[in-house]
Amino acid sequence: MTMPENERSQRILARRTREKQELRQKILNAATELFAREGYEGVSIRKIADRIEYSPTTIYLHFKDKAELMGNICSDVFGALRQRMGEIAALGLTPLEQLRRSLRAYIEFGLEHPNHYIVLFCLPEPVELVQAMEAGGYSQDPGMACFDLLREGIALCMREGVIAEGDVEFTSQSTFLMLHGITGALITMRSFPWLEREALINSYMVRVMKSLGA
Amino acid sequence: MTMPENERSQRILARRTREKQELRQKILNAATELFAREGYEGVSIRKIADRIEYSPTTIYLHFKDKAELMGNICSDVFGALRQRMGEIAALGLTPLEQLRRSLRAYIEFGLEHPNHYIVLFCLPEPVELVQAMEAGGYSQDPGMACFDLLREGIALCMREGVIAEGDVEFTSQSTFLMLHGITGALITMRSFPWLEREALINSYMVRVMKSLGA
DNA sequence: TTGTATTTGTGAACGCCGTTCAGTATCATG
DNA sequence: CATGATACTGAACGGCGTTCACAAATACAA
Repeated sequence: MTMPENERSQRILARRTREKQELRQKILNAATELFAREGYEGVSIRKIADRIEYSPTTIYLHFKDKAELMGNICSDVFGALRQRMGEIAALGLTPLEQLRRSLRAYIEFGLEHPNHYIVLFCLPEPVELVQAMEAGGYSQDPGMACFDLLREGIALCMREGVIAEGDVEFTSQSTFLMLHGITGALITMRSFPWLEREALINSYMVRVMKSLGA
Repeated sequence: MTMPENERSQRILARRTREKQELRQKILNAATELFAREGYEGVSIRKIADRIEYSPTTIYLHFKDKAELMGNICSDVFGALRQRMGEIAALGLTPLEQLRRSLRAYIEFGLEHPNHYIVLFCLPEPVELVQAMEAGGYSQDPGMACFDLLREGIALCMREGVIAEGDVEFTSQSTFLMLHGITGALITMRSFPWLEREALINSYMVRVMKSLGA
């Protein structure tokens, strides 16, 4: 005898759940790669299955449907954005400078992950999701965490008097809308004869800050 | 004898091309209705065919593919936007007031035609289209005509000194980006807990004008 | 009028897609 | 070894955009 029975059971169970997790991760990795390279349309359950050498059906043992799979991939990206905002906060800048840097980080982050950005913000949300959200589950939403950070930054700047006073929620939402404007358009409207990107973002940022009364 | 031969030929030809046009229009009507109600995904060649009681193949005698069909539907809508902007111009307002009204008209127009707006501005453009545009055919683009109007309005306001001076093209593009921000987001991010729409648009407009130095 | 060429329309098929379901293989355990 | 659970799969369903060979209708020339 080398091991008590119940410990063996536990180990076996542990291995099996670990293996399950590993396969889940393999699916996510394959999907992520396809997704980043070829966008939402470029990901198909069958393509993922081919890549990981499992049957398409297997994927449904780990994800309810394609939308859930995509959701998992995209909310990871939000975590990264939140982290980047955290890094900026850790720099010990003035509230205004921190806000400015955060806004810019949002734009750049979107442009770095265009396919994720499209899925998260540019595609029409399925009606079911809308209803689920209205039924009161914003709090888990990973994107909402980033928005909360933005709102706090704006509230702080108002308290310090470095931007114009006003309703925090209105200001936060309209600021977000402005960020979405340039980020979304530069990603999706690729055939528009935009001016040089960096310069355009710079002048846009100036206007955003100006509209904040900074 | 009732009619010279060559005239008869002409008439017959006229009827046939007319009939062809009529069928084309029937296709467009069916597609438009489906599209407005169920969005891009809701339109399928087969559904259109069912509706007009022709085979799916017939549709390909009138449109190269689904994208071209959609393009036809959407560019009509731009014509309507342009017309609305023309109506505003005919009101004889001050340049600044006219600009303000035009910007608002853009937002409202987008919100009134959400599915068209998504196709035109929110979906990633196929690579082929991007290349075609870069190969030099912006001029025919019906959306570009609207943008030109915006640019003229901004240039006029600058000349009159009612908004801050600056590069006309930069200002025009960033203004358009701001408009797209609120329009696109309100359409696609339906589950976000937005503030009351009218008030949000109002406060957004105030910020846009402020950022123009008005 | 009859044959011919062109236009107009179609059914069947191709190769995709997301998803489901019945069934098989694997495997820890009684 | 038998049992019951778990992991996995092939085949299929109904959809999609699109193509192609073929049929029907039509206009016109001989």
